[in-house]
Amino acid sequence: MNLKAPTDIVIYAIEKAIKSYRKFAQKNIRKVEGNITVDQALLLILLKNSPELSQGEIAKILFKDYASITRMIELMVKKKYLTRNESQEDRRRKQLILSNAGEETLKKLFPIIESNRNQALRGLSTLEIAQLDALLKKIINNCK
Amino acid sequence: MNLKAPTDIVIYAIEKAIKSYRKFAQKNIRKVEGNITVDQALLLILLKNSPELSQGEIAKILFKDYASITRMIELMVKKKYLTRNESQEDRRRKQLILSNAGEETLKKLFPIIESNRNQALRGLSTLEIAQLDALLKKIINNCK
DNA sequence: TTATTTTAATTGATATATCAACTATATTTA
DNA sequence: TAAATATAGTTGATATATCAATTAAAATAA
Repeated sequence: MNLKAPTDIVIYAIEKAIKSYRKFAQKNIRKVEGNITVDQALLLILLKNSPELSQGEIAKILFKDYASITRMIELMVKKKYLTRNESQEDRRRKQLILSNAGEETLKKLFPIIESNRNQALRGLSTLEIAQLDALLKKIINNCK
Repeated sequence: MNLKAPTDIVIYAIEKAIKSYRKFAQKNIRKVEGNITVDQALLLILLKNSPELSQGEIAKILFKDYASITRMIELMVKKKYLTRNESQEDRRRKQLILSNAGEETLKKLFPIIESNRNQALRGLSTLEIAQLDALLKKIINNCK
């Protein structure tokens, strides 16, 4: 019966790092846009960069399942960040389009998100970031 | 408008690593104990190691808030892993006690959890794990 | 000792996570 | 082409996350 306490393993540090970052990011986002979550902001960025993404593709990228994405997008449509229409080519798909409000929000959020990322990585060299990335990718691979 | 896509930053890799690990761990846990989550298993381990933990302390360790812990523990009491009594010394506190079923479950889970952790870190040297931990702690500190 | 403030936990409301079942359309196969 | 299968998304049920408000007890201050 000598299993390490959860807090003693590096996996715990991984979890703590991402939760700390998300709290920090959410706090800063709230200062400029009261009612949007980190994931909703990420979704806006994704759509800006790749307007043709399907809900399923978004789900994979954000590590969520279809059901969560459906409801998240419903809310974002209700909050006027997006519109959702049937796709012409494939009527199973929905086309998501950033509204003007969505674009405006994104403009406000850009500097915040950039600053969040920079602050989170403050003091880490390019090499260290690359090492971190490589180690994490090993873990990701091990968990397949 | 040159914000990096969410997938291009190391923070994304952190998130992916922990989510991958959790899915992997959950899948393996389900093989021996159908109806328990990773967090519930962590809570059993915590209580085994430190029987006097309060709900608030557990919440901090597991990165959850009081409300989540209250409901999580309610469920675990209902599922007979735990009992919950008023504490004698401080009647605001609840004393959580592992039931026999909780202990048995823990015994079944020990080897799985250990193997999950080992597999996740397979191929990483002790030094690399220490480096990973140090880098993550920097990020955690930056996000305060 | 009474009043004030803290602390521990619960409850309510709303959003998200997860799993299963389901609908509608598209694609593949026989 | 008809039938079978796969894909995209929705819905329902239940658990968890988050925030705010609340209760009860304990600790502190007046």
